[in-house]
Formats: sequence, structure tokens, C-alpha cells
Amino acid sequence: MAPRDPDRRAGRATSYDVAKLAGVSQSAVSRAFSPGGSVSDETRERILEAARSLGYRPNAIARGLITRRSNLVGLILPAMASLYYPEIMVEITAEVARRGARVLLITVENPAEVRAALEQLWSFQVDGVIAATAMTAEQLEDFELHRTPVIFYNRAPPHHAGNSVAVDHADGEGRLVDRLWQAGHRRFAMITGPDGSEVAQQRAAGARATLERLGGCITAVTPGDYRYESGIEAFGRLWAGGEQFDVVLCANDAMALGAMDAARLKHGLKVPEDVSVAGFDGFNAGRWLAYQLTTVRQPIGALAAAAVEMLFARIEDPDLAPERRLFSGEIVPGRSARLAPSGG
Amino acid sequence: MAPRDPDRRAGRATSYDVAKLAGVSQSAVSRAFSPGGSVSDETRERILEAARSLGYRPNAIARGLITRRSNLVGLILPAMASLYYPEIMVEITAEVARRGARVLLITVENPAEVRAALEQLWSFQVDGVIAATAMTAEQLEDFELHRTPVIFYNRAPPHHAGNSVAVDHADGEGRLVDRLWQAGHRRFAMITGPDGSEVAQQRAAGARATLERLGGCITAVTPGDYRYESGIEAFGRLWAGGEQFDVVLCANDAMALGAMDAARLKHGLKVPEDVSVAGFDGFNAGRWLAYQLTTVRQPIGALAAAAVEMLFARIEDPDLAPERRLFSGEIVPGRSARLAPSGG
DNA sequence: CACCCCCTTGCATTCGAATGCAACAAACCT
DNA sequence: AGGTTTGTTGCATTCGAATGCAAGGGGGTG
Repeated sequence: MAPRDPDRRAGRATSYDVAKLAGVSQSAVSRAFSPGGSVSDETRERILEAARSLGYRPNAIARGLITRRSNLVGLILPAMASLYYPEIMVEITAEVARRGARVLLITVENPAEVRAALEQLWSFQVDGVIAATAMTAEQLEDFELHRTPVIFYNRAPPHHAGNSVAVDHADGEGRLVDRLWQAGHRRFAMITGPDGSEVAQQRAAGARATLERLGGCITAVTPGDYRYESGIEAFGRLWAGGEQFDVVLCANDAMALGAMDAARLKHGLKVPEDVSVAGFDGFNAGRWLAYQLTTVRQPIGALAAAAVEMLFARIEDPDLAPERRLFSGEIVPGRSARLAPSGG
Repeated sequence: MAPRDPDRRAGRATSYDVAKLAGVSQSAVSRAFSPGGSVSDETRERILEAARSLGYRPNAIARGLITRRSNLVGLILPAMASLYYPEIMVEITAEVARRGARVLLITVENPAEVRAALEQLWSFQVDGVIAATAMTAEQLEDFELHRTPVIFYNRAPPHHAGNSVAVDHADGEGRLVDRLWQAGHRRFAMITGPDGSEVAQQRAAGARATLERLGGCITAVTPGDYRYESGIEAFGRLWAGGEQFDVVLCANDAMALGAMDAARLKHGLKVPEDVSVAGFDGFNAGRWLAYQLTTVRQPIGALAAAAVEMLFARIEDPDLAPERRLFSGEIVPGRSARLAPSGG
């Protein structure tokens, strides 16, 4: 007996405490707090009153144990991506909160950490996961084993027809190239992503395919690591390479700004008179007066909303068919590269 | 009877399943997974083997229920701040993960949402909270009632001697002003934060105090809302106001970049020849070649590490005295405003 | 007035892991 | 050899809320 240690429990009223104060059973308290629970209005009122006076909040941990719903959603972001796209995180947490759940956030510095991240998520019994990182086939199998839905963000699931939301990178870059071409650009240079970056490969592939169709050519290619500084360095390499080019396609906006700054401030070029620069993503800084970057904007709000919506649909019904939702990037004309009017 | 529904539980092995396979009791399994549990090496080996073959992971929810430690840390960020300082978030999550816990992330759009955020955190039984938002005295009391530690990030706790980590905003801005003064700046204009922003007030107060001591003056003041665009607008107002100034102190870096762009691109001024600009925070974009902003850098890594360290110390021992840890900002000389050498 | 039905309510059990206690074995001491 | 210590192990209970089942009460109908 001596069941309760009041010291340890200070401030943490339980459903039993509320029940005693309201003169009802614990079950009644539970029902008063579950939507659709069978309680009379009068009793519910009395219980809520008692709960208020005790500062009672249902214990989500205990509830999760019995209902097998933790109301937690795992969000795995590469540390880098969360630096460049905080909007993703903000949008997703807001969207998840709107559905009454909360986000368990994990940032990973490198792919090796994904394993540990997943183990933690399993142990917290997350109801679902949104992942913006790569995953091995084995890890993906774990999701099926646990019958836990996962939505990949801007990334195709490996070896499988899984769930994902993404921008159509190839299409977006392709349309961008098309309009650059029609505005008169002929010689294209590229600053690509790091080796193994799927997203950068798709963007590059889109550019290549379109240029092939148009009969254009890529005169120089050099890789970057997505950071501003690497845009500077990459532009330096392109310039030193001696190949001619009238436009630089960059795998993302941050490198594009680096390339612009390098062109203007280190090499004395005018943008876009001497060389045009285009990016991809549509992040905030690209719109700043000093840049006004021509780019392809990702509809981040729509992506985030779709990811969360797909996830919850599959939490409700685990047997829904896998789905791959593609969104179209929006061409954003800026002053860093002239485009043909969109009608053309 | 008919105790387990294998379908619903697919892939979710429990300690009982592991126990049965390993031929031991459930307690033994529990002990094999708790550091310092009393099990022989041989038995532990057999249990871990069985656990591995079943893909067993201890259920953190159930564990939390009995141990009263959820291993969850609440992180409350204003949506705005997480846009401008994603580093904070990345640093904190990494630091928390290093200690074996995980972050429950909540972003709030406005102060009114803080209440709901806290309720959710209580119901998830978080072990502690790091908050970068304002809080009412009543909300703060709740923390004491729940005996849950909270660390305020860059923000003094209201009405109380609570825990916080912060940059010494007044001191940093003061030292910046001092060095601007010594480099010859005399007439100071200010772009402050929005009404009610404590942080901006402290920064402004630091500037005022130092200028009073030096006998300088502030010739014009206008508020901004911390966003780049508002820096542009604010600079426009200062310029239209007709007061003379040779330097603009901005309450943060984003507005400082806006002010620089406005000065150079909208008003045809040279920075720093015609007017100097200084910011506060030290965020990445300020170092870009196009800006090279003179500013005061917050030691974000140190702040985050200190916040997490203080939090866990108080989770271990809730009776630790409240502490207010102040960090010194680092003056970062850039090209947007000339500074006297630091020796002076 | 008798009967039935529905709405409320409480009892008892359940979720999965941690832990105090007692039981037991092996090893050690004298 | 007998007694004791040390180290493992299992049993039973606990955490806080949800829920199936049965009991109770009120209202309605024939």
C-alpha cells in the first residue's frame, strides 16, 4: 500500500486524483477526456472542473501504451538541409500540430547516423516518419515490419515503390533551360552537387536532356557541395578552365549566390551582361536586392502539407497503396539571367 | 486469455517474446537492457541474441511510464527565429541526442500558442524544456509545480530568477559602438526591433549607454521587424527623415543586409564610404562577399551546449539553484563599417 | 403497471517494462 | 562439513489511462 509518494508526484495529478475529487471512477475521467466517450454532460462538467482545479492533463505516455498510438511523428533531416531549408521544418511541425500530433526531431550529420536515429524512433513508437535522408533497403524493410508508414521528402525510396513527395527536379531544370535557351543562351556551364546526390543528378539530367533536344551543349561541369563557399570556388574553377559559357546552372541557390559573388566581385564580370547565373530552390536570400536570382522555386508549403497528409492517411489506414506525389517547380525570373517570356 | 493479436503487433516484439525465446523471465530481459542490471554475462548474451533475432527494441513509452523519465526534451522556438537561426536547432538536437534523449519540437507563430504548446509538452511528460519564447509568470509557475526544469534561451525569465543562457546583448552592442566611435563614427542612426522585443531593447540600451558615456548622440531611430525587407524599409525612412548619420546600427543581421542593399541599390550610396552599417548575430549570409557585414557574433554553439548542459544538470538534480549564464558576443569586423583595432 | 431499451457508470483488465523482494545456487570462509 | 556471503534469477507489483463487459437507472411504450 502507501501507494503514492506525494513528493515525487508534485504537480502531476492523475486520473485517479481527478476521479476522487469529482466523486466518480477513473474510467469516467478517461471517458470525459476522450472525444465520443460515454458520459453525461453533467458528469463531464464536474470532471472537467475537478481536472482544472488540479491542473490535470492526460498522460500521453500512458495513453500511448494502451492505444498503441504515440501521437508522435518522427522527422529526420540532414543537418545541412535543415540549415538551408528551415521552412521545411517549420511547415511540417505546424502541419503535424494541426492534426494533434507532435514532431520528434532528429538531425543527422551523415548517413551512418540514420541507423541509430531509426532505432530511437522505433523505441518511441512513432506513428509515422517523414525522412529527408537516404535509407538502405534493409532500413526500409524495417518500416514494413513495424507497419509504420514513412514518407520520403524530395527523394525516391530505394529499391521500392514507397511513398514520397518531391519536386520534379528534372522537369523544373528542363523548363528553366528551355527558357534560358529561348532568351539566347547557348553555352551552358554547370555547378553540380556532390557525388551521390540524387537530387543534383536529377537536376543535371533534366538540363542535359533538354539541351540535347535543343541541340545545345554543356561546355564545362564542376561539382560543389551545396554551400555558398563552394559556389565561389566552383565558379573560380570554371573560369580558370578557359571554356566559354554564357550561363552557369547551379544545383542550388546557395551555390548560385556564391557563383554570382565570385563572378562580380572576384572576376569583375557583370551579371547577367557577361555571364548569367541560375539556381534551384527559391530560397529567401535569392530574392534579396543584391541578387535577384533567376531560379526554380520549390513549393515548400505544398510539399510539406502533402507529406503530412499522406503520412496521416497511412497512419489511419496502413493498407493504402504507396504513392509518389510529384510537384512542379515554379520558374522565378530574376535579374541574374534573362528568360524568354513564359508564353514562348 | 487470447492475449496477443499477432496481426496488430506485427514486428513489435516485447520483452516477453524475447524472454520466451531466450528461456528466461521478462525481468531478466529488462535487466539485460538496463546498464548495471544484475545479469550474468552468459544470460545477457543469450538475451541479446534472442532480442536481435526478433528485432526487439525496448519500448520507450512503457519504460517512461514506470521510470517517470520520458527522455524527451521540449524545444519551443518561435517560427521566425527558427527561420533565421536554424543552427540553434541543429546544435541543440545534436547535443540532446548525445545525452541519449530526443527533442520534441514545437514552433509557435505567436505568443498565444505557447499555452497550447506547454499543455502538449506536459502531457508528453517531457523531462525538461528549452524555450526561446516569452512566457507568462503563470506559465512559469507551472514548471515549478511540475518540477520540470526550463532553460530560457536568449531571454530572461519573467518575474523570477530562473535559468537562462544568453548573449550579453547590451555589452556586445556597447563594445561595437565603442569601436565604431574610435574609428571616427559620430552620428548614429538605429533600426531597432519590434515593440516589446526584449532582446532588441537590450541591444539598443547598450548602444545608448555607451554613446552617453562617450558623449555621442543618436540622430534617428526607426523600428523594424527583424526581416530583411523591413531593413530596406527602415533605411528608407531614416534617409527620408533628413537627419544626418554616418552609421546605422541594426538590431539584427537580416535587417542590416536589407539596409545595406537599400543604401547601395536604392539610394546610390557607398557602404561604408557614405554610410556604415552594422548588425548583430553573426549569421552566415553576413559573411558573403557581397556584404561582409560588421557585426557581433553570438557564440551559438556555446549557447546551445550550455543550455543543454544546464538542463540535464537540473533534470538529474531538480534542486540546483537557478542560474543565468551570460556569454560575450564576438565583434566581427567586416567591410560594412570600419572599426578601430581591438587593442584601442 | 410491466417490459424493454438506451444511456451512464463502475469494475476489472490491459498495454510493456522496471524493480523490491525473496529464493536459490555457487563459492568462500573457518 | 557447516555457515555465510555474493551473485543471479523469477515473482509480483507498479506506472496512468483506455476499454469490454455488466450492472444500474431513467424514460418510453404497449
